[in-house]
This record gives sequence, C-alpha cells and structure tokens, in this order.
Amino acid sequence: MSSIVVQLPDGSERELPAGATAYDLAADIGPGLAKAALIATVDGQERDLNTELTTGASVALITDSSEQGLETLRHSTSHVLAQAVLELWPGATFAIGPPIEHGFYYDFELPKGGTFSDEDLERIDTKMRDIIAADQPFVRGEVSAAEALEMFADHKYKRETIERVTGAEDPELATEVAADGTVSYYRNSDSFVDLCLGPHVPSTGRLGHFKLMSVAGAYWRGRENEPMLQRIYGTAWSSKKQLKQHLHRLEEAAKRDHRKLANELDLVSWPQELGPGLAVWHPKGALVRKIIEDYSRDRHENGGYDFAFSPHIAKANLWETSGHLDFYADGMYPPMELDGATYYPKPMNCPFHVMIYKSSQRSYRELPMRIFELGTVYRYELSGAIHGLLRSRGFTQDDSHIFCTREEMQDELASLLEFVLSVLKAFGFDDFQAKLSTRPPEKSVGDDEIWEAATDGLRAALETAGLDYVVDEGGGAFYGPKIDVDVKDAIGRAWQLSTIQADFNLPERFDLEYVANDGERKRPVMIHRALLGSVERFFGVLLEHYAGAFPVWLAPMQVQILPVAEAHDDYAHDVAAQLKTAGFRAEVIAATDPLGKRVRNGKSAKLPYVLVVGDDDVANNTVGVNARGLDVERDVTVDAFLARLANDVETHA
RNA sequence: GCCCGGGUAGCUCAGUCGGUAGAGCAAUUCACUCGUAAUGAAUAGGUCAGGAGUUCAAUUCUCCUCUCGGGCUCCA
Repeated sequence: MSSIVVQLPDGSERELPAGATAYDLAADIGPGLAKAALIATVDGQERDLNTELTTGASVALITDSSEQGLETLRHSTSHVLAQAVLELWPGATFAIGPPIEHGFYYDFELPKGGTFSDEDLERIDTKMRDIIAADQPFVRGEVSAAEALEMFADHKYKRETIERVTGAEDPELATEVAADGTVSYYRNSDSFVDLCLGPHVPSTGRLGHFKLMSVAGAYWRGRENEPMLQRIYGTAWSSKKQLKQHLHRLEEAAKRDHRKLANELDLVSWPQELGPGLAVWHPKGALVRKIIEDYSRDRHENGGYDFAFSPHIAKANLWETSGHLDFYADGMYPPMELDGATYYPKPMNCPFHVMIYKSSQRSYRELPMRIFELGTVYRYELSGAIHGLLRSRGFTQDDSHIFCTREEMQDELASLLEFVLSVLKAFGFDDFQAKLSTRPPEKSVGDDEIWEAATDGLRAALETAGLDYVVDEGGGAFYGPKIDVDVKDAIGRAWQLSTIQADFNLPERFDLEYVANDGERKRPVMIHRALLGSVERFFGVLLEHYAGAFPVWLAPMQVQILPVAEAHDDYAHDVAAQLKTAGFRAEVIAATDPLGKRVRNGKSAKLPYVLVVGDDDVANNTVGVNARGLDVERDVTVDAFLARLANDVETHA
C-alpha cells in the first residue's frame, strides 16, 4: 500500500494513503475539521474537498470562518437559487451567479419576458430549503467545449459564456469558466447542472443561513445595449447568528439613512414640486451647512488659498476650449440660447479659475497660486442614479485649482494630502483608505517625465502620511494621475470624499504661462482638488456617520433649557441669555407640556444637552444637565456648564 | 435612461373583493404647572400624486405622466 505526503500550512507534513482526498485529510486531522471544511486549497488553487491529493502538494483546508470559505458558501447558495428558479419556472434560463460582498446574486430570464415579484421570492426560498434539506452533492465534471454547448443547448447565456471561453480572460466570468478553455460543470441532481469553475461546498446540506433580499433588473454582461435580465439578490452566512447580525446591521444602516434623518430632524426636504434631486434646506439644515462651509473657508484662508467666485453659466466657447464639450457633453445640462450666443450651466469650476489665472501675466513669484471657491455645479445625472443629497444634479464643490511650477508640484501635492486629512479629521473621520490612480495605457497627455514626477509626488505624499492605499494601475484620467481618499464612517461604510488630481491638459488647452526667473515663459502645472467633495453630499455622509447626533460644534441647536414650572421661566431665559451671549445656540421650552415629555422631545431631537432648571437651580445658580447618552447630573453651576460647552466646541467633541 | 416595486392627513401607516376614507404622533384650543424618555379632553386637517379611460358609480380596475425606493448603467 503506497502512501502520499502532503504539506500543511503550518509547515508540518502528513502522510495519507494513496488516493486520499482533501476530505480524508481533514478527517485525519480531526472530526471537527472534517465537519467544518468546505473546500481546500491545493498548491494555492481552490479545489473541492473530494479532490484527490498527490504527494508533495501543500494543502490548506478552508472552513466557513474564512472569507474564502464564506465566498464558496455564497457561491453554492447561488447555485441552489438557480436550481430552485429553473424548477419553478419551466422555460426559464440563467446567466451568471457569483458571490458578492455579504451574499450572492443570480441573473435569470423568464419565459415571455416574465418578472419576479416579492411573493415569488417566498416560493423560491421554500424551494431552496427543500433542495438544501435533500442534501444533494455538488458533483464536478469536465467536458469539451462542444459537449458543453450540447449540454446547455437550451440556455443561450451559458452557450454565449462557453463561446467566449477561448477569448481573452474576462474577469466577469471568473467564476464560470477557466481562461484556459477547460469547461467544467457542477451537477447536484438529475435535473440541475450549472456551468461553473467551482469549487463548491460538498453538498447542499452545508448551506441554509441565507435570505433572498431583492429583485432587480441588470443588463446582461452589464452592458446597456444587452437584454435586461432579472436579478435576485441574497445574503448568506455560515451561521444563523451571523445572518441575524447582518440583517441587524442593515436595519441600523436604514435608521441612519440621511433622507429619513433629514426629514425627522427638519433639516432638508425634497418637495416633489421642485423636481428630482432638488432639495430645499430648512433653517436647521442650513445652519449646519453654514457651519461646515464657514469652517472650510476658515481653513482655506489659513491654508494659503485665495478666494474666488464665478458665474453658474458660460458661453459654449469656454467649454470647447476646456474640452468639456468633447469629453463630457452627456453629463452637462442642455444649452440655452441668449442674445444669439449659446450658454451652458457649469459642470465644473476649473475653466473659471483658469480665467482668473489668465487675467494677467503671471510670474513664478506668484506661484503656487491657489484659487478656492465653494462653487455650485450642475451635472445631468441619469434620473435613476439620483439619491437624496448623495447624488444630485446640482451640488457645491469645495473646489480649488492650484497653479504651480513643475518644480513646486511635488511639495504642493504632499502638503495637500496633509491638508485634506486634517480637515476630514476635524469632522470626526479618522479611518482613511486612499487610491492612487496612475497613467492610463491608451491616450494621455503630458510627457513621461511629468507623469512620473506627479505620480512619485502623490506616492510620496501617501507614504509620508502613512496612509493605507491601493494602486489603480492605469486608472488615472488622461490628463494626470490622482489620489482619491475614502473615509470609513461610524458603522464601517466607505465613502469617497476627497480627490487630488494633477492636470497637464488644461494648461495646454488654455495656453497658460508664467515668466520664470530666467525670463523664459513656461507652462504651469494645474492641480484640482476637493476635500469634502460636494458640500451637500458631505452633509449627507456626516448625517449618516453621526446618525443625526451632531457633535456640539455642528449641532443646529446645542442646548434646550426646560423650566420645571412656569415659576422658573425667568431663570431659564436668564441662563439662555448667558449661553447666547457666550456664542452658543440655546432655546427655552416653556412648561406647557410635562417635564418628562419635554425631555423626551429633546432627546428625540438628538440635542447634545437638555438642561432642567427648578427651585434648587434658581436658588444656587445651577442647572441640571442631561448630556446626550449620559446620566443626569444635578447642581452643575452655569459657569461650569459654559466651560464644558466651550471645550466641546473647541475640541469638536 | 433601463428593470421591478411604491405614492392614502405635516409624519408613520391601516383600509376600501368598485358605493368618495381611519388610527397614532404632530398642529390648534381648553384644563393641568409638573425635577428627568409620551397629562387629559376637544377641534381642525385628505380632489386617496396628476391626467385620461371603463363603469350608474373609480381612492380601488386599465392606460399614460410625474415622483420616490431597490438595482443596472453612468460618475471624463
């Protein structure tokens, strides 16, 4: 009896009888692992558990406690979804069904253009649970492309996938077929077989902690000109507890929805009379926005920026010179004809700032010139893309264009990133992820040297800042490399806010120059940058980040003062006056409602502080303090409370 | 723009198998004056998103439009 020896991840070796599978290895290590293992990696390649091992292989067993294991579980669940749908809808066909973050989806086409309803999801769920209860094995097979075409004769999307196998590797098909043309399939019953690269869990019985979430339309291959398929989304986890936690997180995220909070807290509304994506800012929302904008202006003023203002529309000629009409016409609002000229609403502020630069001859002594504007731009977003404040057709960028020499560029980029992070931190974000996008392989403008210098400058800035970043090779715009900065919010969601982009294009297009110290005329480099991105969007992100409970410096109302009874009104107003004099936002809520109710209202409005004043306080010049999220504190002197408020504002607590 | 699902009082929602609607909160008035998360009563409030069609009768059925949501696509 011959035997084989395999290597485990910890470096140890294990001897097994010849012909042993990955499952046998798991069982040999222990019954717990045999039960938990879903797939294995053999020499780094993911394989089914029933894969036969060969001597010398290094093998790792993958359980559902790893991302890889979870992905497999989700992928297998998507197969069960497809099986259920094909059984319930004779004549239906299926396209692709990969695992995604938190779950999976599968795309279908129903006979006669049919669609799924919410009730259908329940039926499908029931059928899926039947399939899981039947504990059907996932059995892998391999065939030639010709045989595969035969096997999936009734399924045009599968055939199309097989036919594309021989072409270049296609990331969207990575879970379907191998790039080398091997066509594999998985069969888990007589009636269901799916084209698939695998691997899969050993049998359907290993699944079950899933929930079908929603139905959506999705273009075949994600292309607008291809048919719209019916996509079913689901979430899947390795335990009931994890599934429950995930659903709970979704509920928490829903509670933070800025559109809901904006309504509840009376900040912003979207009257239907105005049109899609158009909001009005109520006094409280406008106050928060003003604080954000004022803070941004202060920081820029201290950061060496010059302020500018520019109009909302400009003649077509400007947009022709800038290239926007060539590259971005679809995203622009339609033109208007005025006095025989054609005007466009601005989708960006850059050409205006360029005009300011060009308004006189520039010397190297004036550079870097940093032009800053809270500039409102208009972009024609597709109606289906509009989403509250996060995606709208008009928004205000905290936009700046920096004109500098080539030599100054690197230092400028480095200090910019520092500035960006410092401002974002001031708003309570401290978890960042950056992306460096480099020169695209096709068309781009600018010489190699300048691309290299800018990219190095950006990279060095990232390194110096100690920021986590990924490199998107070739992901830059044609006119220059860039850094995008994402922040993570209080519940771990990433939002892209800031961007820093070098631009070698606009200086050419507008023929920008400066006079260098040797008297030569030279071309400056331009840097575009936005920190908050869009003020409206940033406000929405902040609202979700804080779940509506703004820190004291941002809170539209900072303090409510509740007199216990009418007799304490004068004292309450006196305290309010002291707070207002000290520059805080405070109001008195008279005792027309019971105290308990007024406290409740104040808490529901997420006020940082609710003060209660009664006989004791009038006598001792104190207040009772309800700080948001903390226990009641009695007998706090007014002076002590003022100091506390001042500290909160100062520290952005 | 495309697919699916919604739109009923200021808000959150119920309801009408076709006979023009109801609750809670909010609002207003009155009473209550209260030490920490909902005091009580009364009143008012709706062309059931808009338009057209079918019908004796449409908030309800059909179609169109607007708009919102979830996706897809897009975001130089």
